Amino acid sequence: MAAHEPATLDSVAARAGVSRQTVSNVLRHPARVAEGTRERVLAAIRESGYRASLPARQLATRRAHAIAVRAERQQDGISGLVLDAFYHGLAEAGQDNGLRVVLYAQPADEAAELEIIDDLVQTGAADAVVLTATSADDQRPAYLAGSGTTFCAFGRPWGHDDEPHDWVDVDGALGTGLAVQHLLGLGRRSIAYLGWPGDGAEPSTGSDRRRGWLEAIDEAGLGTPVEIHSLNDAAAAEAAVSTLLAGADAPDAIVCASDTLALGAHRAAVAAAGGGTPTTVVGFDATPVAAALGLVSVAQPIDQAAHLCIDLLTARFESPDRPARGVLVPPVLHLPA
Amino acid sequence: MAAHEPATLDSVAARAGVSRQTVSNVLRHPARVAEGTRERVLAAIRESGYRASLPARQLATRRAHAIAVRAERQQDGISGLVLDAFYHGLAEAGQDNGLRVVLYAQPADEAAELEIIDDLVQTGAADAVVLTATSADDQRPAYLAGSGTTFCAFGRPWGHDDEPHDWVDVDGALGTGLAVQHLLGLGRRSIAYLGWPGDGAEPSTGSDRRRGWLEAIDEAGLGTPVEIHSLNDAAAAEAAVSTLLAGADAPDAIVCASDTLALGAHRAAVAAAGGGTPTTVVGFDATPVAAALGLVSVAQPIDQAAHLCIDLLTARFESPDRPARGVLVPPVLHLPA
DNA sequence: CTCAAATGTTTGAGCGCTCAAACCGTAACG
DNA sequence: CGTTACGGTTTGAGCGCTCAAACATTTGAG
Repeated sequence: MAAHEPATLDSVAARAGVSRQTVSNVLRHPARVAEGTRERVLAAIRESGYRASLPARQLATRRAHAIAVRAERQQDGISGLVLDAFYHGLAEAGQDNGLRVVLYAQPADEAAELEIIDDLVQTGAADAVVLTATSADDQRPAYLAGSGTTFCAFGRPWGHDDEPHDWVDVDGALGTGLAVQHLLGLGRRSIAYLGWPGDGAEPSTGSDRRRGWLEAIDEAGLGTPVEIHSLNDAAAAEAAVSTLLAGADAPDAIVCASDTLALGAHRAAVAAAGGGTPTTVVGFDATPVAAALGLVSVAQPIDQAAHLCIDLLTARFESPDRPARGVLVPPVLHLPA
Repeated sequence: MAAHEPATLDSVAARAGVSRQTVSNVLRHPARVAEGTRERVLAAIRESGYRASLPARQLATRRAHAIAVRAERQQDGISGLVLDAFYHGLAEAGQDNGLRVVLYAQPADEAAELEIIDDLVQTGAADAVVLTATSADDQRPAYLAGSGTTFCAFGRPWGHDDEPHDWVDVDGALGTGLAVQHLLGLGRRSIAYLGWPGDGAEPSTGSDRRRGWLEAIDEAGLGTPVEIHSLNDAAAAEAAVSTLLAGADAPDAIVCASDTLALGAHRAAVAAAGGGTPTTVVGFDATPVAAALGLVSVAQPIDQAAHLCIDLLTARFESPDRPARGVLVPPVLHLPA
């Protein structure tokens, strides 16, 4: 049963009574081969348990048929993008497209990371990279674009519209908009926003989420809304929200830019309520923490985003010079079980 | 600056005025090359920006210099092994040992997974596999051992001591023991255990954690301890613990087999306390959820475990027939910030 | 002064595949 | 009936590396 000498293109060819190249054609360009021959070859392949050698193929085609993605260094934060799902999505979509996913460990700084990426690409270990957690002051996209490395970012090129590249991102504004809709449906009328510092200025993930909240409030014709800001830290958020809730213009609901902020806000709300019903808090990211606290949270369709990244990359492999494309995916509201 | 035709062994050799093989030796077996030659070659390598082609190397050595690991399908559970950290650890340790990490998507069932693994190994995409989340009724270790595939499991071969293999696991008994020590230090004297169904019988992760609790209790000379069981579900755990706390033998602390159980237990404790100080709950896994709730939890040293997996694999690559080895790593108690 | 053993370096072959070009029948056309 | 065209197939070369063996050169012993 076990073929000891692993089958090669040549051994299969001999068995089927054809040439090496014909076997290859059966696998890669079936149309080129006559029906009868094809079947004979397929039978030989099946009988011998032939598996094409990836390295040989890579060497001949000069393509790795693999993409690289960073394995995030342990971030002890409560929320933040949980990448497990993203990795699974990439691997799954990759499998469907003949791409393997290779992981590289996040190094200390961006320079070191760019070195690793170069290495991966130049040694032929990967054809392209998927960038995660991109931010406005990220050096990586510009560098990769400059060095001609194929890549797709999960995250928009905030404020870098000059040097465009392929990207996929979640529509944060839509997410906070959904949160507001939900709260309006619940009868809330004074819906505050808890965002990150610097939210209002430069384009960023934070400003995007804030905008969604603001637009939804405006659209509903509610008065001037309250907004506060805090570093992405539960304790800091708790303090900020405590102050807010103790004040005169205490809202009856708070939309947060992250689940970490939401956790702090929720704690403050519970404390302020003193046994009563706390102010409703909506989070962002739908992490297990939000679920554990019973909070509504905006969920990013990570799996879909991963599939789209692969789609963009395969499309680019086919036409390397096509214009850069960006895709925005809609989030959904996660209600606790 | 940019070398257009990527440098090869031959181009570097020509530049240094030596043969192809000498350049290869400088890289792989520096001792074989005379000092002067070596330096000349290294200079040529540096100047030309040479990077060894991985596929070519793989083809010639018949080694992929890569290991495969499963990308877990989205598990919506609150706790459970957070693999992000494991992936990072593997990638990091792999980089130090010249091993890349390739991801494969968890398929619908074990049979499909074994097929994927076979494929990865037979096509030369990976030399070995790291198995995660192994359980007692897992088919994978036996199959892989049978098919001669090199692998290392993160998880002990519970009840399968007959077919031994390399593994790394966290000492669960030690973990729950630490939890008990901690509670004793806090002055608790009636420390219950909330475990999974079937804890007591067959060897398993659950029975191991339970044993640690029990032994620590016995050692402290406390009376017959209370233990209850629940499926790994927060709602179910909450119900079970509510009943327990309402009864006559309500404990003053509860050690849980997971953070999911701990979440349920904590909810029940808060409810039962009615505003007072709730019964102390200790979790297992130190997930963000436990941190968010302010619970003490047993943390698995995931990063260390990943490094050990790589160590075991590299050792096995060197001596394929050495006896199987298992390593137990000690967890640590995580106190909330 | 000769021969064998180190030491350092090169040569030849081959890993298993794909590309491009060459080849070979047979059908279609003038 | 010769010529062109074309589907189907094979041949030759090469991708960039490592292995083993062959080859120089130096060195130390007899």
